[in-house]
Amino acid sequence: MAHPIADVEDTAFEACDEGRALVRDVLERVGDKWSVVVICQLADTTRRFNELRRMSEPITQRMLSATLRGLERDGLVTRTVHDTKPPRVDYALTPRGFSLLEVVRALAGWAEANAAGIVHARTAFDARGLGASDLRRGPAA
Amino acid sequence: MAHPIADVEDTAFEACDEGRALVRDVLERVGDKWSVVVICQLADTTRRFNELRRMSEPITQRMLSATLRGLERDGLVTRTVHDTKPPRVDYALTPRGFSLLEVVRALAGWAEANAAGIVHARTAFDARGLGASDLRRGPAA
DNA sequence: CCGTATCCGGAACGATACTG
DNA sequence: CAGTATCGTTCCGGATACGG
Repeated sequence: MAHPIADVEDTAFEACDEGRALVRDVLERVGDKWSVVVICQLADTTRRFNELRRMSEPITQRMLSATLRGLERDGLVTRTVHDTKPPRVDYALTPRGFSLLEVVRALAGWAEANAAGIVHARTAFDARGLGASDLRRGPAA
Repeated sequence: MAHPIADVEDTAFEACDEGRALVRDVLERVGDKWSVVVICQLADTTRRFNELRRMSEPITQRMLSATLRGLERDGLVTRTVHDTKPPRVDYALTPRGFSLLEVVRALAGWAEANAAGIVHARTAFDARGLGASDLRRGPAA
């Protein structure tokens, strides 16, 4: 990760241009349907699989499994298997996971603060005539 | 977690449980492939359509159009049409758009800071035997 | 209890061609 | 220059059934 050449007036933001693929990578993690939910459930304490399953309803087994695996792969959660009578597996956030949680909290905070405004803007925009357009099939409904 | 009712112990984070649909909504905006890119390009100044197109390569016309429309719908960017000889349309961030930019910056900063660690964790995880699993098709390849 | 394998619908995205 | 319409593909995510 080396800077190509000095950027004189980067008052703004270099990460936007520089490691776009990199940032997109993280955004996809955060943008998928369940990662953030699971991370939040692990904010306080370590959890077991079906515990997470119940808390994250209506998540499916498949998606929880896949989500946890993705988080584990990125070093955001740890998976520990206890060899007890009925098998027991604990999931917990790693330090990196916690640091991501902080950022996600900021995002969630922004969402809460701006939810009303966004909803209002949407209804206003939708009310303002737009007959029909196949382009709605762009990003986010 | 023994309390049957009452959310007495919300020491942690209510937004995680409370407005999950709401937060997910914002996350989807942020998580789509181009919204963040476009927002970053508008960080400094107002931009025209093909200007954004070039800066955001390899975005397609269709996706840029759809992305901008989504952002406009949510009140994150404004669209101003100038009735000049060759038509000219300017896009710019709204105050709400700027506030989102701030949060996105934090996220991008986190991405930069943890990129190396994540890549390392991934290769390590992938190296650790996992023969084959269709579950990789979970969130985020 | 803790997962994995298989099937499948629909949404997101890209490529291309056309319009004002 | 600034879009829209149409088509095709890829891939996410839900339902279900099975295995350790």
